[in-house]
Amino acid sequence: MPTIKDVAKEAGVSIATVSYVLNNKSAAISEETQQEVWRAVEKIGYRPNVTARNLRSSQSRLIGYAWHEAPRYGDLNVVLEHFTYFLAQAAESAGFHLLTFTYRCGDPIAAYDELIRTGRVDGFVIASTTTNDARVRYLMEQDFPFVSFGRANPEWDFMWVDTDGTAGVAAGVNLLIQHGHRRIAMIAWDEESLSGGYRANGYFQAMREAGLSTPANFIWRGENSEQTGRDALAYWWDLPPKERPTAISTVSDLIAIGVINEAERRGIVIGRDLSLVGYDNLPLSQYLHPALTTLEQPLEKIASEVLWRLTNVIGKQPVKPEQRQLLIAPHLITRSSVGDAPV
Amino acid sequence: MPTIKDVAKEAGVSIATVSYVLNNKSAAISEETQQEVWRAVEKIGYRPNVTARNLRSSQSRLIGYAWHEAPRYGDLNVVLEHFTYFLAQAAESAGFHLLTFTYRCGDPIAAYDELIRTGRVDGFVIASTTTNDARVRYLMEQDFPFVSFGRANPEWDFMWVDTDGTAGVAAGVNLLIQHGHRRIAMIAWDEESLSGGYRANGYFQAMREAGLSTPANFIWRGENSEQTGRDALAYWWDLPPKERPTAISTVSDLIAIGVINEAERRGIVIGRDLSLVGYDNLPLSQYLHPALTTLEQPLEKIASEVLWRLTNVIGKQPVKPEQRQLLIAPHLITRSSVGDAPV
DNA sequence: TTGTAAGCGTTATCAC
DNA sequence: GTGATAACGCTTACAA
Repeated sequence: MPTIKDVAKEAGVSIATVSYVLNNKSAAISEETQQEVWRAVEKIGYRPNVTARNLRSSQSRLIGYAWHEAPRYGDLNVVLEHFTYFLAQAAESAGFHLLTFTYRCGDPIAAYDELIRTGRVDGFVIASTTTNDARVRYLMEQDFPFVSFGRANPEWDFMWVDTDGTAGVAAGVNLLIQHGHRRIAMIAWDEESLSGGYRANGYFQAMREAGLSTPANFIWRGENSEQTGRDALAYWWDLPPKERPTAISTVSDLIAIGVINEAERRGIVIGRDLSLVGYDNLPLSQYLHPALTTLEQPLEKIASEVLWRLTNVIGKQPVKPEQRQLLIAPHLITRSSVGDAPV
Repeated sequence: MPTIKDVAKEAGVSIATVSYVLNNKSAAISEETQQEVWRAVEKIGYRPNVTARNLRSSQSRLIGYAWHEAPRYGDLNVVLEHFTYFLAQAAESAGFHLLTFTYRCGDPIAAYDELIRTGRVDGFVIASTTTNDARVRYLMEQDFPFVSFGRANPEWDFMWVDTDGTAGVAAGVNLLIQHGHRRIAMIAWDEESLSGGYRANGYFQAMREAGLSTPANFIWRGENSEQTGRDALAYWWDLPPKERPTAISTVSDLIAIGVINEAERRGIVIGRDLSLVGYDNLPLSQYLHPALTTLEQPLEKIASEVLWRLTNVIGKQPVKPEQRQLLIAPHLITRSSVGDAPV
């Protein structure tokens, strides 16, 4: 690979001059010299060596992004996959690249620590945060640049961008209410889940605002699995008809799929006997029978907002306090799983 | 961040000595000195700076991996997502990291070229190859280290690892034959598709070996979509009953899902009236109704085989000619979408 | 307007 | 056994 010296030789100038021209540093290099340098660059096909440039400026132009912990093959990480793609795009627009890594040794912190200490990355983007996320705590402690997709402990002050799960689920529940539903149930994740909590709040909020009651047995909690959806519906349908919900809001499409499958087994027609709202807009959601009404997160927007904040921190540009956190509402996608309430 | 100089100062030795100890170069450093150096390293928490090391050794310890071209949200890239994860793991085990990039400007070659010329990466892994893949051609031309997951033009000699789609589909078709099916149809991709061609071959091969006929109208071709599956089944079911297939083999789960949906619409019971085999083992396949018999690619194995080859090329270790290419058979997963042929 | 040279943090070749 | 020191390719303060 040609170096800056080769360009200097070819153009008959010093390497400093070449560097000035390439980085268009003021130094007011004469027009002729500039032309000459560019000609030489073109001729020998020179591109500055990133490693050398990085060493000199003690940076790496790399952003670390951890793969969600070892996915079992059955796991659905479609949302994060798309987020990652958009993140890679945003990073490149800002002159960075994404370095992906895994938590091989099982210890996330060790992985982050190693990347920091070896100067491998200039910052991190983290996702799938938990309330007292060890990574967030560690990175705050180290005062190392990072931005997260997802909130954590509300008492911690760090930069994040997140989907407004509360607003999203509330929008879904409001749609159900508009369709005349009154007996609406919710399938949520276990209490510990942070994003699950926000989503569940949307249900309570929308119901309260509409003056509808939320009996304790209308809230089903479980892990994020198809089985959870099945279990919930089975429980509700074993109640006397009058006590059953006519609509169900869920925290994920995967759970909604369980509801659909169990409904089919029992001869319940979704969209007529029972209305259903998912969350995530999984690629398959449109192919389900019936197509699932759901909420889609604006992942491209989220990724670019995350990256904008991160590059500012890395570049020591100030970010206004009110811009440190950002909540974006998801988009309601109306399909056929929601119908008018049975009379 | 502490540098090698700090360690040298702390240990009371020269930086050369520290470097020797850290890279355990022969130079026979006395046991005492070694201890002392390690103590100093521990004490100040030193980790060698990757950029400096890379500059010195003119490498980057980074492997470039392009994100599949801009995914529409509906696209199912689960297979590649898992492959990428395993690839990241394999890379780390070999002391590399994955640098992911996108083809923003629309021109893949420009993206590869830039990463090569700036010394950003030591090699590439490419996936989703096509017959006359421009990336393969370009990287061969440049003689830059790369290994692909997927074959290309059979006349080109480059390193690849691929799933044996022919063997996979043949295994599925053989299962159908064992269940007594004789009238077996195939849904394939358009003729241009490379991997689709290999998979379709598996159908023809298994049928021929079993002495079964493959009438032209038993081969349906279309894009990789749910609709293709629907269209195919609709066509076959509009034939007189005697002329319909009793089983269908497909090149993808997505297409199989279309078949399932159309079957349901028509009251056809999959696993009884019609047997079905997918390909990919999408996460949702197990939740489909009925659960889909399908073929799973050994992605972890493929990733580690790809990486082993790539690190050898990068490290200028010889790879035996017979090891340059590797074909691995997928794994047949038997679920309830395959049943005995109707009598 | 341009060139000289220091230095980023390593590794590796020499001396001693 | 260990320590100077010259690279690696670049940016930039300072000199000319």
